[in-house]
Amino acid sequence: MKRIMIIEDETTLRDELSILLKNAGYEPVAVTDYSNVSEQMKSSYSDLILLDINLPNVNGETLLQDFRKSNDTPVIMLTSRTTEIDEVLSMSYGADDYITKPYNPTILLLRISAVLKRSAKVGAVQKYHDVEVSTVKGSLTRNGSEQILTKNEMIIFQQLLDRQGEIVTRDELMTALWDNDEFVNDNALSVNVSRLRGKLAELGLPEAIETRKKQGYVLK
Amino acid sequence: MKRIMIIEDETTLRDELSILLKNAGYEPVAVTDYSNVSEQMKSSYSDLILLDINLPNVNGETLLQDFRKSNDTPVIMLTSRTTEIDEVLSMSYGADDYITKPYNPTILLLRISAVLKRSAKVGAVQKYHDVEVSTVKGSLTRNGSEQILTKNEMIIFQQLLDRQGEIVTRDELMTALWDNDEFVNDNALSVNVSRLRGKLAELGLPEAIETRKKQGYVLK
DNA sequence: AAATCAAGTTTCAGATTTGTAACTTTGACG
DNA sequence: CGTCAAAGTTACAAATCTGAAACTTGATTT
Repeated sequence: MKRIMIIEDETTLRDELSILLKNAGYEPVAVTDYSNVSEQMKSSYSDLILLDINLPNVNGETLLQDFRKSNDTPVIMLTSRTTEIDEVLSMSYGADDYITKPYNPTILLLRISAVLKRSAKVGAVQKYHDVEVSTVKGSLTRNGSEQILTKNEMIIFQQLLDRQGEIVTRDELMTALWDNDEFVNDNALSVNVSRLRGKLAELGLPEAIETRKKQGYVLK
Repeated sequence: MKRIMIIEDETTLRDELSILLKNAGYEPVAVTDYSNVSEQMKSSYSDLILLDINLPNVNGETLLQDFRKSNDTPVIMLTSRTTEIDEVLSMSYGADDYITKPYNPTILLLRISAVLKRSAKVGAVQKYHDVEVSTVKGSLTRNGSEQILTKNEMIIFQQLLDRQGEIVTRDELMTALWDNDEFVNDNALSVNVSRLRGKLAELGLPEAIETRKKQGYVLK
């Protein structure tokens, strides 16, 4: 489930957002104490942040710019006046999208889903729980210890991660791994999954990949 | 410079858009012949497409759905209808965003920049000109021919692609490739760049990586 | 023009990755 | 339980990847 942090000072609006997001299957986390927003943004993990540009005693632009120095979490800006759009445009703020208030709930959900879909594929640093996934380097890092995945292992892990919690069939994995014309021993997949499991176990996650006999695999 | 294709039948509006985009630093490409829009969308490369949903004799939604089967280029719909349902529908047809006419130039530019930023992050299928870059598989594909990059080659290419047009120093590449503590022959980088160049040459891009003596490399 | 130096290329041996084969384990179903 | 097919594991050889070394190229400096 995707966790979405809400940074919005109008209580009514904040509660509305929370309910809307919860109903849409997200896990909303509302920030209520604005004295240390910056710390809260940096310290607690979320998949996306909804950030009101007009917070009391806080400059949303500076806040975001500062946050961006250390974090790639996608941010959608909430702006209330049309005139603000010019400010937003003129600065290199680092937001991934913006919504003008008052917003249409359907549109907001669509934008959230669009931003999440895109950022899920970021090559630089993806996350699986507390594991950092670098597709380019082909590495998994957890608590400072690192495992280097081979190309095949990375392809399998990526497929499972893209559809975390869902069953991915062996056929789908085979298609992702090998061209249709090149014949491969059906067992080769088992071998590669086994190797991937070995490396996940080294990171303290021996049960991350679950087998569903006759169906496929699930990344928990 | 980002190339934006404009598909809009009202001449005045089209010209206005061209000028607006050019002034904002984009390269506008206006489609004027509507008899084969679909082919033009598919055949000529652009970073983003502005598509009028109401073209004479063409159903914009069908056009988009068809286009999406083979292409991930972001599309912003231009629509004159204002009911919410239409907006929602156009996004579910595969559009990345929509704008209702008459549109505010500032808003339009903002949306373009947001969509481009989002799509620039896609890790699964990045683009270098007309080359498809798959980080996970470590492959480059151009005109149907594919080259498999090794991990090192991919890291170098990714670094250069991230900062396309800028000079990336040899030191920066070395840092991305090897941990500081492990000693590697300085020449190893030259070898890896050479190998990467060889593969790019196989794809018909022998000059893609330029050497700047004493400074670094630039991906053109 | 010669000297110098950064970068490119080729070759080679060690390391890693990979699919296959043979064998073991698991769990569903009678 | 016992059977049996599906999935897991291990060992191994072939293919690929990789850095070092030796040598070449090309540009800049003297």
